[in-house]
Amino acid sequence: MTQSENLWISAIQKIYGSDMKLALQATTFHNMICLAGVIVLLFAVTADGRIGDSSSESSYCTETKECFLFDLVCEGDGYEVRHYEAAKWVTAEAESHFMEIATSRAFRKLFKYITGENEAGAKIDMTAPVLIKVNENASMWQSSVYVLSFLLPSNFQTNPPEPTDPSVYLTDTPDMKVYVKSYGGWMMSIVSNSQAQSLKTSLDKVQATYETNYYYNVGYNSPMKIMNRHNEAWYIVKAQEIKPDPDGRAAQEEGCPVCGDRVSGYHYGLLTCESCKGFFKRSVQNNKRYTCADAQCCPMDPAQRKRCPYCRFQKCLAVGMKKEAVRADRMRGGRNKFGPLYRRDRQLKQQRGSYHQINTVPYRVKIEGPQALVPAAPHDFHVFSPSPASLGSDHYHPPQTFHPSMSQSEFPMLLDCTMPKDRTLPDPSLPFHTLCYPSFHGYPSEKRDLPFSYSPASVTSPAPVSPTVLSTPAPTPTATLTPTSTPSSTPTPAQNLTPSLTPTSSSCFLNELLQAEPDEKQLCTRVLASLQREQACRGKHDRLNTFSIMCKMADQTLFGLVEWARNIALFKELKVEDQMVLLQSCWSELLVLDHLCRQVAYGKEGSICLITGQQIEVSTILSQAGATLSSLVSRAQDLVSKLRSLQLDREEFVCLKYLVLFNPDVKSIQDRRQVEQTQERVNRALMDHTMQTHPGHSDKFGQLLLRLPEVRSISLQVEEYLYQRHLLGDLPCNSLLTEMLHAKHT
DNA sequence: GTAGCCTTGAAA
DNA sequence: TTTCAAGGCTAC
Repeated sequence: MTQSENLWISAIQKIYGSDMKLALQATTFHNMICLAGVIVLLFAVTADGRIGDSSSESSYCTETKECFLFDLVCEGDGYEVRHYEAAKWVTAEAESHFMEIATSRAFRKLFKYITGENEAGAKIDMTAPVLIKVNENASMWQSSVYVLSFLLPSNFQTNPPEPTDPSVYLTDTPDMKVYVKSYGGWMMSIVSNSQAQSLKTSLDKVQATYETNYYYNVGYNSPMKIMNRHNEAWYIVKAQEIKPDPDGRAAQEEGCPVCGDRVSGYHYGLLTCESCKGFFKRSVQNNKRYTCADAQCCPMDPAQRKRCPYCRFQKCLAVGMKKEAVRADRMRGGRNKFGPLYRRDRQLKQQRGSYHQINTVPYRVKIEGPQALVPAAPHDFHVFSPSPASLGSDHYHPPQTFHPSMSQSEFPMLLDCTMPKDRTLPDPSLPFHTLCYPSFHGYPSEKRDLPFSYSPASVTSPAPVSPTVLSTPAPTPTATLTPTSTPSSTPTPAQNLTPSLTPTSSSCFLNELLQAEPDEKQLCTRVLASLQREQACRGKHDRLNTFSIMCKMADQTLFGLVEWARNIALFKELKVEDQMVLLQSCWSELLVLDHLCRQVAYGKEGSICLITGQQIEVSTILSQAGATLSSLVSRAQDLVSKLRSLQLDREEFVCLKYLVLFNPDVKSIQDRRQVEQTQERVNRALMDHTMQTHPGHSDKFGQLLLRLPEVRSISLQVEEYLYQRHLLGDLPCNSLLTEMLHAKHT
């Protein structure tokens, strides 16, 4: 280290004291310089935001007249530090499971604002970047609020017109420093999330302090731009620990999430009142089974909570009370495994409490000297045009890409998502008998679409519309599934083979598994509604093409499968990381299995039954499809025949689904043992069940298991095919399907 | 069955 | 030693 470097270190230590010394020793000199830059900038006098000529400062902000300009403080290993001056933005937020969907909704609102839907009727130029604030805990498995912000151009920074839409509001960012990681390509949630994680890792390495409960996805390009796209992940530099709510009282004043009564502490996973704690405990300990006399949506408040225990218990589960926190051995005292969870939750609530406090004071605080190492403002957006939607301290902002010249109708539904117009089908009168099955589409080289018309009439009238699999009695004469079997009292070979599980306990276990089965009618309704919504958005002359319809169906089915998995008690017990890894590994197998079982239950000979109940002739598909699609359909139909001859029933189908989901061979599973145990339990239950229902067919269990590798093989082919279509831009990018494909290919 | 208060005991 | 989230007790 040179003498000048030592001087730098010495200067920084003088400012930060001995604690900093330790931190500095752990970093490289380069990072120290970076830290020093941040510190120096903390003392800078705040000024109005610099928004200016886009070509002047960065090579990637080229699509808008003006950009948010910054000073590069320094560059670290895997990140850079920038200084941005305070600026004003217009903001809207939306909630969804998908960042793409939420930002698309918010984007439309903001677009209206800049195209004249404001009190001055002013047309406002688009600028860059667009920010999307993302809750650090947001994941595709949970709905989350995303907050989208457009930077106001320089001529509207001083007096921006008030929005006329109450859900759109003006915000400002303080003078701030940010840690930035740049990346190219399309801003998909999985990609942006992994980039943010990578930035976080780099920052943690150098012990940087930054806001930990949210980050920003930052976009610079319109969806029209194909090459040299530029995106960023931002974490906001934190200058000082925010003083926590001294006794956490604010958090407890929020009220019980079940009934709104006064919270008495953490009970079974979250802050609840004393009465809901007791109610939950009694319900679980006594294994209560309630029913609702009404429509299962009874009001839940302190006065009415006693009226419907069913709805109360459902609410308890819905808000996250954990059955597993009720002790089976009834041991008193001590702590449980949720201690860390409670601590984290407390920290989050305290932070939110302090944000709220800070957000109520004027944001621009002049810093007088080194001891006043107070952030010039909270590192968050301030609402200066009050909006009820924005007042919560837990709202998160995110960005989206856009283009100033784009009309609203041209806006993609989602980030960077385009659908080739030549693939739409103009003739709505064509019958749907030529439709091909969604998951098993033609090869990239056979890109032509098969004619299909979608309209409410066409999906409500044909075929059995009580579509899906085995949860309801088979609606057609072709259904081959046997009714739910009752355990036989006759001793079977299985009993000799299963010292750990009696047939009774197996059937109890199977019943539990069956109870978690999704409501297929709901799924069908959801698929239809989704298709209708999509078509309504497009209008008469822009009909959904076949492939889009099929993707939509597959996507909604997949969504239902993910929901199913997430509601399984044994699955919920796994770590979230394991849950994600398992689902990412088996989603296509679950889709294929779902399809196969629908065919066994409802498919007519020589036809394929869709989730909407429509029957499509296999011969029609084969005559119009290319090699890959034909091969996939044929393979699937062969497997359907095998399953039919095995007389697959509902219990066996559920077991197969579990065996596919709880796969201990998936790499990077943390709690492999738990997955193995579940798999063993299901195997045992399946064996017992087949022995009891088919005592004369001793090999049924083995035959069923042998079908799983075939399911696997077909699913891999499906994935490969879908990915090829995705690369060609054929797959809608706002789908869980696409997310899953990406997860496997990144 | 409900719900407010009490007792317990492992973790912090 | 203190904390606090479990289960227990009991009047209603």
